[in-house]
Amino acid sequence: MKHELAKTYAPNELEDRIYKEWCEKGYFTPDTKGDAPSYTIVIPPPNITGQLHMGHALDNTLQDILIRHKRMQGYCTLWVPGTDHASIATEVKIVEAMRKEGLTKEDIGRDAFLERAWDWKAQYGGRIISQLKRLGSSCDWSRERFTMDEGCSRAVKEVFVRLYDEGLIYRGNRMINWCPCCGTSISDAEVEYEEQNGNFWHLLYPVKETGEMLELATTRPETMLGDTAVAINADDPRYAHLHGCHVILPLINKEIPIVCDEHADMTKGTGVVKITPAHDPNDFEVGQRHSLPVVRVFTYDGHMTGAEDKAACDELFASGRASVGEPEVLDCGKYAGMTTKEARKAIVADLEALGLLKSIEPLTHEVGTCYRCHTTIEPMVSKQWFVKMEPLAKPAIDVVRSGEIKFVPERFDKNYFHWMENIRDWCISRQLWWGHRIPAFYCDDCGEMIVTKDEKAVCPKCGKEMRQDPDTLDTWFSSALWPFSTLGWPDSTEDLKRFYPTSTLVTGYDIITFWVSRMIFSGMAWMNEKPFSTVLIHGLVRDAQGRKMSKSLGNGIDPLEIIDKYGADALRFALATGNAPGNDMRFSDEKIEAARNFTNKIWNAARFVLMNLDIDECVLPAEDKLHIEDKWILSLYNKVVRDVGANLEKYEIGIALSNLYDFIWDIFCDWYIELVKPRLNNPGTEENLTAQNVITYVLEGTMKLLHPFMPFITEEIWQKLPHTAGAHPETVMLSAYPVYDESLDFSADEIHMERLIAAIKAIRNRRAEMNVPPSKKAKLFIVTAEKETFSDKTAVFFQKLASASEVTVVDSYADDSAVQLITDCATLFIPLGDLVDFEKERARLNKERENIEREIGRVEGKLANESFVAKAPAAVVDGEKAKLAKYKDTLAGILSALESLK
RNA sequence: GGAAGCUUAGCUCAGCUGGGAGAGCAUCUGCCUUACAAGCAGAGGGUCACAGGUUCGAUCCCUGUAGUUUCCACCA
Repeated sequence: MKHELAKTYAPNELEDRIYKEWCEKGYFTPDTKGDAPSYTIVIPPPNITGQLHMGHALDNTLQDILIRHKRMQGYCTLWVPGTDHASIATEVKIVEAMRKEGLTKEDIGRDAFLERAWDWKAQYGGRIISQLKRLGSSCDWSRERFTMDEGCSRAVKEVFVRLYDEGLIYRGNRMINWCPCCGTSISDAEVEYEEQNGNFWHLLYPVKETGEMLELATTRPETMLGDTAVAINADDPRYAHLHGCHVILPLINKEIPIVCDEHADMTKGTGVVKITPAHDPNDFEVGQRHSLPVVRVFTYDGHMTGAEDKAACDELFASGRASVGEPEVLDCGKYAGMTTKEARKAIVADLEALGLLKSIEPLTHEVGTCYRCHTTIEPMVSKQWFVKMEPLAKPAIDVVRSGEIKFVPERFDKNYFHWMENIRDWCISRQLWWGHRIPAFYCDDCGEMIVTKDEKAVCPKCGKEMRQDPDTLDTWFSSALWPFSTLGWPDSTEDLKRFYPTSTLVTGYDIITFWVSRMIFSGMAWMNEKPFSTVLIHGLVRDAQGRKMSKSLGNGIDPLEIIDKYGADALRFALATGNAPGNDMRFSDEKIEAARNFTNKIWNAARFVLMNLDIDECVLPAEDKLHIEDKWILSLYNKVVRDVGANLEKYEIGIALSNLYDFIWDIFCDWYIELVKPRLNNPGTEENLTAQNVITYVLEGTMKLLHPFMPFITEEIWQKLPHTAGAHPETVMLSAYPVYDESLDFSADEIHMERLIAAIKAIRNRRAEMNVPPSKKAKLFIVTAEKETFSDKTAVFFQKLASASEVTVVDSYADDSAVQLITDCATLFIPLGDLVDFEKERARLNKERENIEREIGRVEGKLANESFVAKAPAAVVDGEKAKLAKYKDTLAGILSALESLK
């Protein structure tokens, strides 16, 4: 049966049709009945607010390649999809949308806000999922999860309660990063440092006891009202006389102590540091060491505190409900209500007026900003929930150190170790509404607190209904549980038993600390087992100029537009090829066009093959029926099978794909198809049947090999091809991935074919140099010892591919007017009559002689080097010897050609 | 301040455990050869950043230097 395909590849309708069929047939859902080993990937859940960008496209292309490969290898393969509630990102968006309606969170209240959030999720949560489908992702959609669905929420509560019971979660007043814009605390990992221009303000604080002026520098003069000490180094001789003295804090004339602390570095500035425990992480620690009061001067929305704030604080202390470390609040008087920026200006001006501003020194420094909104972070002492990290970090370090979990490429483990080994406690509470609410309850009567998985709680002491903590958990708290919460934990489900630990995690290096490390310690803590074996790290997709794609730059390329225009396979190819694991890549029009051209090339190769087929089933002919070009292509195909497989095992996806690209384009299309055209154009013969079977065998196998990378086009072509005799599945997706087959190793025959190709290339090359048009055919005489290679059977190759009119193998040839070509194992004579310029011909041959003599000299020199012969591996020495013999042969040919031109 | 990556053709990048460097695009030449002009056939183009070292032999391993990118870090 003959098939007709369209002349150019049109991916759009084809992709939708095929994807739909895959879904309907349930191919993405693993068959858990058998006892095949499992291979599992959990998707890095995209944010529900998100739209597919190139980073997702790359990440999911890689995952799909791995999962499809393993599925074809017969593994019980599961790719778990899902989305992340992304608490802060989503909440910010909803608040923004509400602002357009003139509403605030407080206006509508928590319940109404959450309703809106769920509506938002319903409206947009599916968007990114459908976009992932366009890419061809073979996720098991029947197992799709959401970080805030019932199961994941149960897992979160379970972990929180267990951690609390084990004393690994605590609540306390500690220094946290506060984003005044988002109105919430954020973790250390969520702070991004940006270089900013600022100043050192050199201030003078008068010493009470001596009346001298103590000079100190600060980058944040607005915090000075919250100073509760000044620190000097105990060993600093300049200030030895000030031990035990005090300074008078200017502007508010408050007496504060001079303390000795290691934090004061004698080598820096004047060696004097002002201490503001409420608003600086270092100062907080100094304050702890010296039991200094903690005085807060900023409100949580970025203003200076005033009388009301102080009153509220005083009331709290009076009630006896203040917790350990609760900061005091200062009434900043004339500065109260100013923004911190305004206060800085006012305070500096006032100090200057008092003569207490010694100088201003410009400097650039790294300022912490919020990773979501890039507002400058305000370090604040605040009462938050924390996870004690040290006990959790240890097993997580060990499991990577021992090699049980491997990073690919390996170098990223340094990143991981550095972070894990210097880890600090994790602030997990967020002053947000969209997220997992902290399962802690407080009794407003007696101050009792309990932590429970229950929805409601009654005070165990006084029986009153308790109030749940209003805060929610860091988004990453639930993401950390993703590898097992998605499989049903805390229940002991079949999925959990079958698919945990998962196999490979694929993600970008930008997310190792946020997510990968937290999944690892969570897995170790709750499953007593690593969450995955391998972490495949990829880089960022940048624009053509190498810039990060970003909304503000407007340089993002929409993967969906690319799919519309070029097809998903082309996009996948462009993303997966030509880059090594962990490296950033640039995305450009040229790249996607090259990818599109490749899809078209495949399409047309298949079109050509199908046009020439009348077999219904493919049976590989016996060896004695195979022609030299058949053995050659089968042997090279077999090598590609081996190489692609090996590279996939090593996660060298780019190399595996380029193996396939080279084979398909340069070997299969440019040579094999051309070589078998004569046989395919001669139907009804045995050699035609052989050619049909071989070309089908190779193309079918190649489509299987390529399927994980380019699933749509390979499925379409594979469906239309005759298949190998015997039972075969209804989709290439479930066909067996080709494996190396020793019976297809025709290495010896390969060499002969290579010689023919070399001869054809030599002729083309010469003709092109001489500007002989392909339409002008010429006779070809071949002198060779390889009579079997250069035979009647292969003469047709020279006619078709080297513009030969007739081909004659002769023992010797003498014609002064012929062009002579010396190739491996043969000398070719082409009588081109007047077209030959003998002067040029001599010059060319002389140049060739020089080249070959230089090569001979080099190899001879090498072989004359005793230490080379003695120390180099025998194979290398033999190789050089063989080269030398071949060169000498060629040189002899050139010399005799020159002789005949005289 | 610490760490890591990168530096290879005009551009973007590959190059597996050391044995005379490859691709795509671009450039030049010739072809509508009945699968493909999104194509075919040819050509040009590289002191593999620089300097040392190890080795019979280095783009590859080691050290240093320069440029560049990124991550991490409490610099008042």
